[in-house]
Amino acid sequence: MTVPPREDWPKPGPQSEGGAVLTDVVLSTFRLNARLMEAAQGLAANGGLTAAWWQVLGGVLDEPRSVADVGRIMGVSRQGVQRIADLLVERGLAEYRPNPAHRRAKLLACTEAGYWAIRKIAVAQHPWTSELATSVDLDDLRTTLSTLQTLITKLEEA
Amino acid sequence: MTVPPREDWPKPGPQSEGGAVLTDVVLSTFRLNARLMEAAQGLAANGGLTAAWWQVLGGVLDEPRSVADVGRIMGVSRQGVQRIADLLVERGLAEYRPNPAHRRAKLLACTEAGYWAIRKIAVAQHPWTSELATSVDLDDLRTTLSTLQTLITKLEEA
DNA sequence: GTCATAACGACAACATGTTGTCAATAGAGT
DNA sequence: ACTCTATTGACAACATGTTGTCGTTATGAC
Repeated sequence: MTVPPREDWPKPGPQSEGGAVLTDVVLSTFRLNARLMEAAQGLAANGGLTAAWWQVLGGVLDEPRSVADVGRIMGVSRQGVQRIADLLVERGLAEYRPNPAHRRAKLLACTEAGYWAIRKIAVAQHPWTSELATSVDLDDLRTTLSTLQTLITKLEEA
Repeated sequence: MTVPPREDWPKPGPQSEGGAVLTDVVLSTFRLNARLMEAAQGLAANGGLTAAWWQVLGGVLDEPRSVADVGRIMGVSRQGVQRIADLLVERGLAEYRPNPAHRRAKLLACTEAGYWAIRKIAVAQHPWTSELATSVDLDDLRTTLSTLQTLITKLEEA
């Protein structure tokens, strides 16, 4: 890599005040995401699942879906979902059902054991969430939710 | 796995209002994190880095640090940092320097080529951040930052 | 009905990050 | 000095997720 002398380096433009605060929001989002994933692992363990299994199983709670459908909903590749789905079926937490609309694309459905696991997680998750919520002001939480959603929309519309 | 009949299933307690909003905040955090990581990949590409390389290199911009130190700062395992660090050194973006305080724990330092790459990323990142910030109210952004930081603190103190 | 296109699952290769184990090293207490 | 403990880097195994390629299957245009 060719590196020009330092005096020729391009200087980044000045950061707007909103940009500066947003940068901190971005870093906080990364950090919070990591902590929440840890917590999700712990909660999911209450149902004998991992966070990834919980997420995939959560995608077929309301109705059976093809693996590719779940991937689209979750925003991850269908191959990633496929691996987890196979593991869930292997452990009896989900099952493949024939798809009347597509011979190869079987439908992934939650079994009774799967619903049982999800229920046990919910029993642990609700107190955890409520307790964490006591540390922040409700109106601030609403503002935060709205702001995060605005940012998501802005990033996804591009 | 033994699954009792449905009528015997434990019911999750009622969710507090704050808990309900917080649940949406959590889901939004996951989603925003994914979008931000995508954006980070694009920005890092401006310097010929990946997001992971950018993160590690960013950990030694101010001063050389051991791999284990960088891991602690970033909250990831030192083995993960080690793999990236070796790649950065292999490509000349960083270098290992002898550590006067520890014979085995060499210090990872950013090279001129590394600073050059980081600078090019910053040139692209500032306009990106400022533009994204225009879509949200500045006070709301401050409230969001404060709320996220409160949640992080609460989760980390445990 | 035929055919081109798109969607799907299967498989492989790879990127990223974690945990576990081990030996080398540093530092603190005795 | 000696020893115990914590830290560190190296190595292996594994979990999660991505991309690419291939053959199969639906679907829509003609």
